[in-house]
Amino acid sequence: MPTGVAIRDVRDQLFDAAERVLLRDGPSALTSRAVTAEAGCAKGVLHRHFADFDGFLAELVLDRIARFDGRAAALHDSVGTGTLADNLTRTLTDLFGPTAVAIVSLVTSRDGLRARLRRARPTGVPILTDAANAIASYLTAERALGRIAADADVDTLAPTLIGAVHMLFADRQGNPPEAGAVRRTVTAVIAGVEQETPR
Amino acid sequence: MPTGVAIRDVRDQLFDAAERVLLRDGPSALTSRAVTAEAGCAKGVLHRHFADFDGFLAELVLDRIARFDGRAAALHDSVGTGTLADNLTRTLTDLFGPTAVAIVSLVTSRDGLRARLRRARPTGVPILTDAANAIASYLTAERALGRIAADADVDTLAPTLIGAVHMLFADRQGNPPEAGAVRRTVTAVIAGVEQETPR
DNA sequence: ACTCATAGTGGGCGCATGCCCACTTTACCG
DNA sequence: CGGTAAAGTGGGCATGCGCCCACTATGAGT
Repeated sequence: MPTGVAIRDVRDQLFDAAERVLLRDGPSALTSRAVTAEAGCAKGVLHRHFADFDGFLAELVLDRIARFDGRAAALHDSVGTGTLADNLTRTLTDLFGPTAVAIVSLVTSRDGLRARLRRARPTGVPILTDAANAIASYLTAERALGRIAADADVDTLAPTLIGAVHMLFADRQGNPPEAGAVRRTVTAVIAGVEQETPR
Repeated sequence: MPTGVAIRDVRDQLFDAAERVLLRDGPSALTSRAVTAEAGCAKGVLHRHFADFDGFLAELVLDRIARFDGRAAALHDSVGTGTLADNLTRTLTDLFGPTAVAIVSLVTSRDGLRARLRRARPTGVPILTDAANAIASYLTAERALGRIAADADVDTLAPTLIGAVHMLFADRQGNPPEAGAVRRTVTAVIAGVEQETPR
């Protein structure tokens, strides 16, 4: 029988198959049968490795969020370098790739999955909340350096950026928004707080 | 047989029943059987008055958007009066009521309905696009009065406000966001362009 | 080589959905 | 007041879903 590593492989194959279905056919086409067919295995496999389908989806989402969080955290490396608009535009454009957008729409459209995730992560749509936290933490660091106003409300600015940029990507179902739209949005939001670097 | 007025009544009753189901049980519980049961009539009625269920939902959405647009347009009456933050906060809080939020989540979660609406209104989620247009038009008027900077990018600011405020309301499933959150968001976004009224 | 726990397979059940349609009821019109 | 077209009713269909389960195939341990 396969070792634990092989079991991990099957799970990852199912996750990858689910992601392909999700990106190709949308959230409502992501059924247990579609996933196993895409993975090329029998439909019973899914039920052997996961308690139920929403449990499978919850693990898929959490798995993808882990990658997402890593890239969001990388924003910190750019604290104090370049311009805020550059750093934020680059990070937000990178974060809201097709998979992230598809995951958000999956979570918001499946009641059972939402309920399941709420037990693990009590507040908000996980992927958006995490992104907002990363942005807020970045802005706080920049504020400490005096690159944004000392009274800037970073806990409001961060979710604002996430909400605005997410809407830019959300309704185009795969197609990225017009070039420059993300930059214009970022620029508009931080215009009120950005300031010349002192001394 | 009923006159045209009576037919209108049945349709409106079905719309109201659908809205009740949507607000009480969420988008995924909004089935044709649930609507007719809530309206207290046989399930065949829906099929007599509408070609299919997605067609019914599309007309429901368009009907509710009509009310929504009326209230969004009222924002224009406050051009030049009060403060921008007051006017925008009041309007956005009013617009993102439970019904509007539920309609948006309905549209974004039903592929068939989305496709149907796209034929009538080609761009974006109708209700959000309309709101953004109303905000943009308001901001343009305020800019003409010199209450915001002449170089303010109102076509970016408006969708930004809509995206940010919508996210505030979207994930709480009925419960309004924390008091003051809308105002803080509005203030943060317009901080970059608001200016003292000249002369 | 034999055993047997484990992974994989796919038929099929119970349920819910949207839709069809034969039937009944209603109420206006000549 | 009787005829009739329209509105209303609900049984039932095909479909697709998640899930169960009897069955087969696999391969490590003795």
